[in-house]
Amino acid sequence: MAMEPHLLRTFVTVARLGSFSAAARELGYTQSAVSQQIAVLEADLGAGLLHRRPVEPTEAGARLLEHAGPLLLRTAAARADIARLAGAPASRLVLAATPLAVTTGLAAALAATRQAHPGLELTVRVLGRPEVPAAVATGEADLGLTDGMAAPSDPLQLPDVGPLTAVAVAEQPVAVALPAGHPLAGRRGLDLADLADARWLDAPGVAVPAERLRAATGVAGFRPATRYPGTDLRGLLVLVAAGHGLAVLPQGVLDGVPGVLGAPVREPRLVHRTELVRGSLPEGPAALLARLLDPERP
Amino acid sequence: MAMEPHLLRTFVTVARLGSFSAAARELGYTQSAVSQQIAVLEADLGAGLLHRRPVEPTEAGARLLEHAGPLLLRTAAARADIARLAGAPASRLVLAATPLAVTTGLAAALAATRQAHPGLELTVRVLGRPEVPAAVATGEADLGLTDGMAAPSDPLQLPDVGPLTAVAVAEQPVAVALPAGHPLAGRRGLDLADLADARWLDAPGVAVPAERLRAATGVAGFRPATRYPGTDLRGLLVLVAAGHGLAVLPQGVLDGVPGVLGAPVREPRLVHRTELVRGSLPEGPAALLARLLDPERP
DNA sequence: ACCCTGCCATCAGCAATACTGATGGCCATG
DNA sequence: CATGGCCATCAGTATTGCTGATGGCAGGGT
Repeated sequence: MAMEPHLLRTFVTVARLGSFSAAARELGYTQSAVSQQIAVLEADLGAGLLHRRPVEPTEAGARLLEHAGPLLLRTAAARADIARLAGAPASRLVLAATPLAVTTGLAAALAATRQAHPGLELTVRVLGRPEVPAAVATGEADLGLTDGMAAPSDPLQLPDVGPLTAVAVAEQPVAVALPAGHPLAGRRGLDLADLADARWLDAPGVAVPAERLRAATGVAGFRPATRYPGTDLRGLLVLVAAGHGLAVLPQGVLDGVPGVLGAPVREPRLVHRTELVRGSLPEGPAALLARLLDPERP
Repeated sequence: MAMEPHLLRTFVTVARLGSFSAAARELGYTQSAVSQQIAVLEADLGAGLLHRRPVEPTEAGARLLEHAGPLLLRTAAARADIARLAGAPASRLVLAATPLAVTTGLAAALAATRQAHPGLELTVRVLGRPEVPAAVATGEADLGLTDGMAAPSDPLQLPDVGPLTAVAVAEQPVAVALPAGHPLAGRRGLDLADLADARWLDAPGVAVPAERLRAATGVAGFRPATRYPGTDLRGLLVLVAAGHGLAVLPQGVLDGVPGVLGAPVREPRLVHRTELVRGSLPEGPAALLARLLDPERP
């Protein structure tokens, strides 16, 4: 009677669907069972978790929801971690990667892996930044590649879903993407703080989010004129070229893009790094790929 | 039948005590129950978790142990988070703090809090760095103060035990603690990388751990001559004065210590920061104290 | 070499739990 | 006002999770 995972699972399902009966259908219970499970959870925690009619979380319920997701994720990660010890198929390789982590270097490493393991069933899943470590932790992916900005010596901050290890596989300088006619275009060595009042595109999926820029420069501003929630880089660059705003991106992706020029950032000192994420002991093709990507391969 | 918290709890207890019967005693079960619980867990995960005779974790068990602790911690945090919504005693205040976070500024703020809330039952618990956020998350403490080194604009990295918010309350420059006669004593603006081959004291409890120095400078070395696992600062400084090695500490704690001089660090750019950690909504005396400590108090 | 003691696994029996299916009250809708 | 969808509740049953008893196994003392 203490926060068992299956109770949490039905709770989050009910909260998500806004309905006891729908949750029951999805989970393969009767409506009665779901009602009782929620009642047990509420009795155990001594607080109402859901308003009824309409069904939506109470304050306590909202608080529980914040915990339930990570808790269930980590539970799945634990299970997956142990399952990995038992069976190793070795002919299947799933790689989870953020959009900017898919590079020609990766492609080359994948080619070499495929050559060494003919008949390999290879999957590359492009996911958002938070999903990549989760996929590796739960065993949905054998390896992950994330990217992000950080101070030159600091590691990227991974959400803590379990014992994952990360190693840097590539770094490149960071630049502000500017439309071709912009007065700063071609300038070398910008200080981001000077651009706090410029017009910005906030594209947390691919570029540096505005909030991060504020934190790194210690300056307010960077108010986004346009939000761009997706991960499609090409579309973002079209908007930049059209003058909808600026974005901070790794230098490399700006080369040769029509209508867009990059101005390297000098201050604050940031680099764009892509890191390889692995669960404790990769085997077979995953181990090979990890070694190929690691710049300090032994 | 899926990793219920009470099964995890008995598992970690058995692993810790190395005995089924002892765990049963501690948890108030019969030995039979503990045996069955472990059997259920092993059947569910499809892997042996413990060797018997002597009782110690298998490889799978070790893996599970890595997850079980955080999982149970977060479960407790969720429960505490919700409990906090219900009852607010308002006459009790528990503050958890790392050793270096206990400063005169804190003492002043505590005095003011006490004045505003006469009859306040105040507890200050000095804990290690990982324990402070855990104590706040589980509700054992109402507020926390942690300290650590970071790049000037980066937040400290808290272990992810739930939705906690942290704000910087103080920053001070960082210095290398040197024995009085040391050739570098009195020097201003050291580059830590130049000291990679010096003799170091590794005191992760109070000073910057060697590993962190390697990461920040990007240089190998900093091999610790002496390990100093505790948190007693005075003892550490005695060792520094006697020439047992150097340590990187916040400038302030070195002033007026006999036999020890501090040389400010110029590179890498690090600051010592203490941060206030709170669960979502402090009330009563905790709210007041939080406001008093926050440099940007409204 | 022996028994003894402490350990864990197993079994049977019982109590508590967690489901299903039926029913009833409530609200929104037509 | 009737109706349909929703959630709560209830009774009945299957399952689970415990206790207490028993048995096998290993290590230590005599």
